[in-house]
Amino acid sequence: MGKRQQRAAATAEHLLASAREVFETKGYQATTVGAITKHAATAHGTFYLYFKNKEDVFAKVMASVAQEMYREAGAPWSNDPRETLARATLRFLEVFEAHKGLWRCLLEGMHQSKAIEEMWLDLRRPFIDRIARNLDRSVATGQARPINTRLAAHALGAMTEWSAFAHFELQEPGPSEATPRELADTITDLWYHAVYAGVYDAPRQPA
Amino acid sequence: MGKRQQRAAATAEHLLASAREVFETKGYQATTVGAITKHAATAHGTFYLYFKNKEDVFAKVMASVAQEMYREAGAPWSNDPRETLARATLRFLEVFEAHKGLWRCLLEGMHQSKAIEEMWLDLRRPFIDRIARNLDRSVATGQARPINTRLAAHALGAMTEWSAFAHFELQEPGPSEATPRELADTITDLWYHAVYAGVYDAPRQPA
Amino acid sequence: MGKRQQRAAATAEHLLASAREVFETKGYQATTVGAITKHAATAHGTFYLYFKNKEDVFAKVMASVAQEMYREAGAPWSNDPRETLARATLRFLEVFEAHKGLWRCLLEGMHQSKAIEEMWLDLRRPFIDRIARNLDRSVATGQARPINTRLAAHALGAMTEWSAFAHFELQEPGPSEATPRELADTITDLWYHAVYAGVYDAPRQPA
Amino acid sequence: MGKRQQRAAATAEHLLASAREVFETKGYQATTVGAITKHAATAHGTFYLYFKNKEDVFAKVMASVAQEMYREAGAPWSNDPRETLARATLRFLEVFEAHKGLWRCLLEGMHQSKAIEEMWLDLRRPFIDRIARNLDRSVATGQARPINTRLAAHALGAMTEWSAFAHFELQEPGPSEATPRELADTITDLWYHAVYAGVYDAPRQPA
DNA sequence: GATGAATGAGTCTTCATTCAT
DNA sequence: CATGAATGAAGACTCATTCAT
Repeated sequence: MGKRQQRAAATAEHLLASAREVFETKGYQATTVGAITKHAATAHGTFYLYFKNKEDVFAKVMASVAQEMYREAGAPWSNDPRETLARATLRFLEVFEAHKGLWRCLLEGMHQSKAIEEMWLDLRRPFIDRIARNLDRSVATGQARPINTRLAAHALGAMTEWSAFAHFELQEPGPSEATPRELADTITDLWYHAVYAGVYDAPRQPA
Repeated sequence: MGKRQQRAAATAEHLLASAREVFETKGYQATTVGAITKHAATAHGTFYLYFKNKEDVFAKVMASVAQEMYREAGAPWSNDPRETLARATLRFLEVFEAHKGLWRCLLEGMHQSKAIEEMWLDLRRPFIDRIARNLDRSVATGQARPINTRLAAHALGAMTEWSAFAHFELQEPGPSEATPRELADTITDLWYHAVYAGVYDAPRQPA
Repeated sequence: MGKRQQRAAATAEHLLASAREVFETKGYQATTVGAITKHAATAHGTFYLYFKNKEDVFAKVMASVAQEMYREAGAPWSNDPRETLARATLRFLEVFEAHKGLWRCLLEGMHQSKAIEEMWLDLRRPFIDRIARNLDRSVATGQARPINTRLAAHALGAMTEWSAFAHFELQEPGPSEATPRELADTITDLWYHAVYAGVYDAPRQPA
Repeated sequence: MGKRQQRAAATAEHLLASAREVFETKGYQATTVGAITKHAATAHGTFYLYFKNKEDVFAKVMASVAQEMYREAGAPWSNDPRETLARATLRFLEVFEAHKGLWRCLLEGMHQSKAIEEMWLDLRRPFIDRIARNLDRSVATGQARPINTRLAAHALGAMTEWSAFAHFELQEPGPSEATPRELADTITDLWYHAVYAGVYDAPRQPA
């Protein structure tokens, strides 16, 4: 029995991996069930043994990479915000690049299905929430300027996400004009000054 | 003949307007040629007299609203960057909201066709360029911190665009949590401090 | 324009006729849209220009023969019930035989779709109603025994319908054992005596 | 080995019972092998160990309830035809109602497979035959009018069967309009007068 | 110029049946 | 005996595009 189940699990895994590759390559809308099964070299019907339809398999593909994508969302910030920011931003860009095909799929699929939009929002929520939480703490301790942390978290998250997308997927600005490292540095620098600068400078002012 | 050409132009115009409305309502992928001609009350075949296909008509729809969408991109900044920023940001959000259906289409269509992606990049480029130019000036005059203005322009533009999309299309954060005005204020505040704050505070420091 | 519309109408007519033939030959469930278009020598998609799906085309086929099928339902009975009954029954059997393929389809389709069941019930209702009305009159005039005319109409209608089906479709009893004429005579005879006999004999009894 | 065979028989029995329940609930066409095995909680493949296909299992289900369905077919009529008729009709309606799901299946399956049609005809034949036999006897003893007993048996059987179907499955006439009892009474009354009335009254006529 | 009927390729989805374990 | 994964044929429906009128 274990053998059978193992084989089945292998098939499911195989289909999932195939789906992921096809999604990454072709995008959400252009991916067909036929393409997935062809890539997996299984019969068309086998797909429906493990997944309800394209939306379902996509959800499962995403679930399998979700933790990785927003993994950093769990870690708390250290006391040195600049350092923490730099690390988190760079890490986000790295993860984004590693999964850029799926990211694009997510953004594309969002338009095709309310369920995918929901899924994506659920996926990024912890990411935004962490930012908000850390901003709250920074404001509470006087490290950061007093700001609307919830809105700021959304805006700063948007900056990071969309910059990553523009950089890796749209190649904007031109590929020769910036490395991921430079992009991370710029984002970090803007973010840091946007939130901490005014107050951070203040201590240097004599009473 | 002049009459005939006029008639033709009117038909084309009519189809274009219909296409825009359908795109705005249904989104890119869900819009069909049939839906456009039905909305325009013309024959299905007439469409192909004026447009090559859906991609083509979308390009022409976008071209017809392009200047409006990034209209502000031309205006130079005043000497009071905070004030200018506030106005430009709010104006962008207003324009975004006025065209949010087409915006969504653009983001959606971008995934379906390289040509649309290209078109969109061309559309937003002046917008980003203006930011870069103005940052250059601010840095040159010492108003702003010395930064990589090109990258910063991309990042700040990304923040604004994506915040607008999240706010108007994804309703993130929840509708009751922020008005467009508050969002504009937050973006302006972050942007301002990100670029100007560090230097701006400095003069206040005693020697 | 007239030409075009004519052509289109011809196509629709042609598809309808093809559908009817295929339904008659294969039955409801075994009929596919593909079979209909193949029989009509049109493209598969043409079907959907004129019909929503199989259920729809079946409804239209049935509508086109409905009046004929229960046509007699409108005529009132003469004063000689036996004579009228004989004629109406024979006529029903003739019509049934002429459309027996579609009849079978109807009975079959009834199980596949609530809508077809409804359609059929609506189709036969006038037929049953006429029986009930005429029984009412016969009872009122003292020609017929006092009975529950509504229930009797259903039962007598059932006898006629189901006998016809058994005879023409199931070949019960064996084909050599009865002609439609004999069947009609038997039904007429049973019906007549069932309703009229008891009273009809009475007048012959001396006071 | 005996154990093994017992186990096998139990499995077969179990599948048969499941099949019956599923057929009763869903109807013939909508029943799938998958649904049967799922309901029986056996493996999909096990089904094919005991049955060739859906048609086969249905035949076996029907065989297992056949005697019950037309059980009354064996009993001879008493000398009081009215009383016998009333009892037999009511009994038939009761049995019909008790098995109405399978009845509908039978009528539905009849259209899908010649074999089921044949099976059904074989099933009802004794029922019709008994009517014919009893009519023969009634005619021979002078109780009934001289009629074509074979055809009359078919027609009267049809009336009963189809009235039952219309009543229990089609809810015709409306549910509030008749109870099974009333329907039985009407059928009995019509049947009785159809066959016996004319002659039955005669003796009462003075010479 | 305008029409709109006709086309047919492309996908999705279900399910009876097989067969290796 | 029983299992259940795998198969693939079959059918429904959509829609971009063409072309004769």
